[in-house]
Amino acid sequence: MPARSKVSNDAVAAIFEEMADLLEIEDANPFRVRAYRNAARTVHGLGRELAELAAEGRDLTSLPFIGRDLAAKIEEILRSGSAAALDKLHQRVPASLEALLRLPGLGPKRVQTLYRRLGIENLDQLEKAARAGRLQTLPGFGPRTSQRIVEAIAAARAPRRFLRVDVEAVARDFVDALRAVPGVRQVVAAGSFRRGAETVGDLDILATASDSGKLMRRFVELEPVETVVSRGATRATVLLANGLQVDLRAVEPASYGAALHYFTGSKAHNIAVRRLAQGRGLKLNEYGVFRGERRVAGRSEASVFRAVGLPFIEPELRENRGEIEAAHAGELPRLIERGDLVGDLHVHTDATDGRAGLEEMARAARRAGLRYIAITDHSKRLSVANGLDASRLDRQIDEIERLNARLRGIHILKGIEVEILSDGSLDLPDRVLRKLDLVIGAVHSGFGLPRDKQTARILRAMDRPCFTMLAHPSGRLLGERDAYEVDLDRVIDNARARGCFVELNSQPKRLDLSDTFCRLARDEGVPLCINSDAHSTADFANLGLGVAQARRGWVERSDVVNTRALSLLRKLLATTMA
DNA sequence: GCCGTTTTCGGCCCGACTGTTTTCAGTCG
Repeated sequence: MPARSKVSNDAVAAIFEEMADLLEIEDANPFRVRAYRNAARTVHGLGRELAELAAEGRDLTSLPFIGRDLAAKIEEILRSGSAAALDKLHQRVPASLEALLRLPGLGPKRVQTLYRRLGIENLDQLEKAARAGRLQTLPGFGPRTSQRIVEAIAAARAPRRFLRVDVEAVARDFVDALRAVPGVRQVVAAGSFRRGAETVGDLDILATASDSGKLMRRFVELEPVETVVSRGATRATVLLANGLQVDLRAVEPASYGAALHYFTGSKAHNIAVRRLAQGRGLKLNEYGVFRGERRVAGRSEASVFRAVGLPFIEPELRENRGEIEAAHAGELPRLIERGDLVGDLHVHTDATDGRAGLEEMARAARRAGLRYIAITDHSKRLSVANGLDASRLDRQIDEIERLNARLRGIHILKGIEVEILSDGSLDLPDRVLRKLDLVIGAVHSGFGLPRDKQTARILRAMDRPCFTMLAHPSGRLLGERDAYEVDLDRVIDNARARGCFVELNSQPKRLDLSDTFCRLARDEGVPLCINSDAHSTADFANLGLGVAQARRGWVERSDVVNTRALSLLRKLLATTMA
């Protein structure tokens, strides 16, 4: 086996993004800049490691947006960890200018002006110059811009992305409030939120109204609004107290579908669809699909897709990651829906760190529309959670059997979330684990192991005969903790070979697997399981978040084990536990 | 710098809003 390169896909993508930024500041050909950004997105969204593809001798130019030049640069980065072209750029443009480019209101032109005219290279120098009033000596920089820059620097020092679960609540409130405004017809949250993204940078809302000016006035006066950033006749932007930016756009009903498509994005998807329209002699913008001056579609999204020769593409797929090609080929997935889930195989009780008892959790699951759950409390090594030893687990097994005898409409499977110890052994012996219907393995310690050790640890645990499913495979906590270093590509490959399930954990901060690896697992034929990891009766509601994530990973009902009826699931478990 | 069922060259998405202008460049999505 060839030596594994330490250069990750994310590192390659970061280099391409940086090159795009610096080229932009240099005023390079904008299409060349875009080529680097396209390539970065391709690399970032790749399920498999470039290092492996290269080692297998795969032709990298077969990847979208990777041509001969960029394929060579990828090879160079994999070999050396950097690119000579980037080093050359650094000689002309300081890397620190990137931070300036990320400030809202500053684009490549202004960053270039700041650098050339005032020698400003970083946020500190920029802030000093702005406060000293020196920016206003530059063409195109007035007092307002200076003030904005000072504010933007402050905001940039505390960057925020918002959990999907939190934005859901905000979106609901705004949509309800705007629907109550007289003359308003449709109101819907679009943007990355509608695409099911796990975190959201800002919330886009689209509306149709008889008087859009009035709608905008009401919008900026709504209670959660802290600051009004801008307000025009058809568009307004506000900030909430927590820093979330909310944009509202209004269009006529005849444009609603085109605008919804446009503001749902992603940008890359929109560009690709617009090119299709061009190819048919049509013009596509947020107001509709036009042949010359005449609007030929736009009232509904379906009409827009139809006009460019495509079937409807679900919002979660719109990332230009192959959905357009799949649509052309009639091979779009039929995405899983929340209603397809009939069970939940990862549930805790107050025997460990849950907040409700067995029966209470079972009844809550039934109310959430589930027909079975697996109780999977922690094992003894996780002492902070009061993990179970063999004898407490025995008592829980007895309790579950008694409860199953009298509960109707919900069945409880016996399981455990067992600690995967640092050496890859499990926290309880096989003779104990064999009493259970399923065994979930999880990493809750030793996050800092180097990549090969972490990977070997998890692979070893999966090789235990009673191992059913790997929980929250990357260990990340959104906004708090990065994934541990692990080769998920190999983990998924091993799951396929071993017949293990891989979990998509639906906790708002976990949503672990990511969409990219969901898609890889699906492509490899590895069974996924969408679990709530519920610690309270309210947590079953989180299953919807997991389903949204799965949909972004092109996951269909048949890819997910807990869409199966209990009898079928039991058969599947019997083969994995054999 | 990528891409090609018209093309290996000549294309590459497009409109709203802001601030600084005095008719529009820059930025954003």
